[in-house]
Amino acid sequence: MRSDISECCTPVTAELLDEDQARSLAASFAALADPIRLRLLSCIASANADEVCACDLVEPSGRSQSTVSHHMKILVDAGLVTREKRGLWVWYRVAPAQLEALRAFLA
Amino acid sequence: MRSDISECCTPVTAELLDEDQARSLAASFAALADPIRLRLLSCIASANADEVCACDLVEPSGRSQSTVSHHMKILVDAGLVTREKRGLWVWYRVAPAQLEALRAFLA
DNA sequence: TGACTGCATCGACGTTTGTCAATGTAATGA
DNA sequence: TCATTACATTGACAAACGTCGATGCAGTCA
Repeated sequence: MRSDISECCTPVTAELLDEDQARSLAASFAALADPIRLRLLSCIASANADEVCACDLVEPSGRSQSTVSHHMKILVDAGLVTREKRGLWVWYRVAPAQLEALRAFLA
Repeated sequence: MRSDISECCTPVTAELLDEDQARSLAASFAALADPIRLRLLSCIASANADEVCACDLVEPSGRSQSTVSHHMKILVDAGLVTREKRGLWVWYRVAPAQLEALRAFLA
């Protein structure tokens, strides 16, 4: 850190983001840090129904069933998507609250 | 994929995010997927001046100078922050346009 | 010119991530 | 009960990432 303030910058009085908040936000952003997951999310978000069956996510994503399942778990764990099992099938919906929380941070 | 539509879901007519768009967005989100980078960004964003000297980012982040430099490069490369060298010092500012682009995707 | 300073780059390392095939596990229906 | 189906979990592997100390490189000043 500089020793002579007049030569460099005024002191930073800004608060650093709290460490726990930073960890939590970073985890959510990490869930969005993969192209496949973004495509899966956008697919659910823009479906004409407001939910999408897991079986319809595999083929268009171009990944194996186990890989898609893995990515969906990451999205669900991050709170960006909700999961509901009905019979043999699993249905996903976007979770607007968490998306809004991320939007708020970027503002 | 199910064979009997009536038993599962209506066909997904939604568009998948374009592959290049997905890659580009994912790269930006990846820059936000680390707690240290979020704290660095928030420090710059909330400074009372609208720019922050690199020398003032090292100590509060709790990381080595080389690590902070590495993270700042990632933020700059992602277009989230701009870098300006004046004399011996480097000054960073947030780049609102890219933040807004990410907000738009989350809407 | 030469010493010093602020930041970037390099090299090495342990950890995390994305991927798939194979296998496990509920739910269904004959 | 048993076979089948839809999805999750496991195990393995290569690639990417975060970290630091050491070093390089401009810019400053005497």
